[in-house]
Amino acid sequence: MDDRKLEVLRAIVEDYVATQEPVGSKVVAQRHGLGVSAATVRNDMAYLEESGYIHQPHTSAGRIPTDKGYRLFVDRLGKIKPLSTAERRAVHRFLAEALDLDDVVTRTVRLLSQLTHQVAVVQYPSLNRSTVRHLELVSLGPGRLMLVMITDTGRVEQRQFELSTDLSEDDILDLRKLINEQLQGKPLTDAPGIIADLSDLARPELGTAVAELARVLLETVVVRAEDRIAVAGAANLTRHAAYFSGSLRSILEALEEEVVLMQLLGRADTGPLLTVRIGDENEMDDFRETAVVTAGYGPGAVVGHMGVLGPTRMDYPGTIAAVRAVARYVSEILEQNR
Amino acid sequence: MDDRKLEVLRAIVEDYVATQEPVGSKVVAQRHGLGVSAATVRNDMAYLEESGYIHQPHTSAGRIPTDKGYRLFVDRLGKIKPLSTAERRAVHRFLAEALDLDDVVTRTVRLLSQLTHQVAVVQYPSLNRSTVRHLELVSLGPGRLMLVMITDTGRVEQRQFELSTDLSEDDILDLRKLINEQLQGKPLTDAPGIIADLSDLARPELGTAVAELARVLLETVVVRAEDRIAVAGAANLTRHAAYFSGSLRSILEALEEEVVLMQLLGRADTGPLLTVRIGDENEMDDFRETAVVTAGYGPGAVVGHMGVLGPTRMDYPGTIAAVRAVARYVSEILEQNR
DNA sequence: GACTGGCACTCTGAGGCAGGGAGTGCCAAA
DNA sequence: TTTGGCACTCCCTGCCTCAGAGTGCCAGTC
Repeated sequence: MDDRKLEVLRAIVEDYVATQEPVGSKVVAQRHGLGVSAATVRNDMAYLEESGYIHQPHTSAGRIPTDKGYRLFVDRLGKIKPLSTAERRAVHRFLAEALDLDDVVTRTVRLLSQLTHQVAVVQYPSLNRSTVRHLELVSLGPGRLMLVMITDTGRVEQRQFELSTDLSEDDILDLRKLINEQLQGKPLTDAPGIIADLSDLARPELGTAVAELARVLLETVVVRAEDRIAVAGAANLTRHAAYFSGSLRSILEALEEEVVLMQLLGRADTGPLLTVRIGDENEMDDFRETAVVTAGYGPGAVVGHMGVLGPTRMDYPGTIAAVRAVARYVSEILEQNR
Repeated sequence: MDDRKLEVLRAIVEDYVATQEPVGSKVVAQRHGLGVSAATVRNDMAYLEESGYIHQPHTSAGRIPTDKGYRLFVDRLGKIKPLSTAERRAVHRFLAEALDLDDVVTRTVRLLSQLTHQVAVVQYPSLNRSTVRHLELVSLGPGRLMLVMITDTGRVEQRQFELSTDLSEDDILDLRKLINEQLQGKPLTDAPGIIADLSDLARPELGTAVAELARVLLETVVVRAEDRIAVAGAANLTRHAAYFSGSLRSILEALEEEVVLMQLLGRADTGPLLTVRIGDENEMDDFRETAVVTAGYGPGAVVGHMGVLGPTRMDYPGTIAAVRAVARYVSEILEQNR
């Protein structure tokens, strides 16, 4: 394909994203300094349409990029515009103030949505990719205990439960020592196996207590490990209410479903690299009209993903720059806190 | 005011809520068994309009209730329809499965939004009305500690921090004992004063550590006591997109602001009773077109509020019944867990 | 005095129609 | 290969009309 044809496609994408209206040949020829006439542009447009990069809502309208068109734009045409220094500084300042992991996540998600004027989604560091830093058993009264688990990413899970037998302070300390010895430093994915063997290692008279504790541990580690996700900026969707026609509702509904969001943030196997999924590339029906820009983050290895969701007609270069910058900086923070 | 006029108002409210369209005299006369002609209804309508209970979008349209009309309806006309036994059973089953406080709140907010098909808002038990049940200090490594606070309502706050000096295990146990002795059973509102006096009570060589711990405690108790709030069902707002005209966006934005939500759930002084705020009765501009139904909940005393938000043309009897039932049941659960 | 049927009036919303405008495809010429 | 010109298509807007819904008011009835 011709260089100029690519330029025409870029012009169409940029203009359409800016104006939200179909782009005609005249505008492309005049405003984008191609140095050719509108008629020439029309020929190129005919070719681009033939090849499936753009399409016409109706005969006498301008052109709109297709998903395939955006894809080409993202892959080959968009020049990433780095954040302004002011923005960069604001990001740093805002995130540096975070007190702990919860705070980092909350701030990150707000920041992303404000920076991009879209919906932002941030996954808490996944338990499946964390290791146990510390386990704590706290006695809350006769027969009532609290289990606290802290991971190397700073995530804290806690759970209260009842024991059928009443344990002495010393017994509790014993148990605490036991589970820490067995689990500390271990990846959470190995935990279920270790937990299953716990009863063999404890003093026999603690048998039932250990069994009950094991069940709670397992629930905490596996059942509740469903990954938590924070969302912000849902209101930004209304700016595109016309575009989303009827699907606005189902998108909002989907944004309240952890499972859907997890799927959206991407298959777990993607690395720290930035991913853009446009329109039909999203497998879920509700997101056929949206684009999702995601990036992994984490200290060294990826422990979670974050991303931004918007209409396919979004400012890709700007969004990509924002997501990348924020993901990098959050990774740095986690590195420092390790 | 005439009994029949009140019946006419009730008919208009019920019909308008059901059909979302202005209600004419003919429909009122025929469908609501008043036993009078449309002309008579028209006279009553003229009176109701004169008095400000209903109004006409334009000359040749039917009538719509005003905020004042809804208010009268809620105060004197609406017959609360209790939940069906099936619904009641579903509420109990769903909430009984909750594992801990977080789970109770999450489930409650989902339940409310599903039951009412509106936006639901639930405040976590307010720290300001809780007492300290237990404080725990956990050593996470040299100089690094975690503070965990558990309140009588089951709420758990946790915070990691660094100490400039490195403490021995025994020192930590001492500190833990100290803060528990001083704070256990005390209402959190008294905590700041007690914390200020902590340094006088500790061994002198722990001086700086205590000071640092006191600062963290204070932050946890006061600064972070901003009350947490859970929201669900925002998607339901889109069903009324036409009604909310332009304000949908600002409502969605407001729903992400803790401060606004707190204000919405009501001045802290309201008791366990149910409150309905309609249209202009909400002091915030963004909510001039919405109605809010809230109730306090808690074991004995009120520790928090929950509520439902929707367009002023909502099914008040149904919503009121749902909020009341859920609030009562959540209170029971908290009572049991105390 | 309260209610009712009748009637003229008002306003909305849908449907049909014409005209301007934007944009295209194609063709012949440079 | 590019370009100017031209006929064509389709949308959008404004305008008009008309049916329908609902009202207010009046005069008559119980």
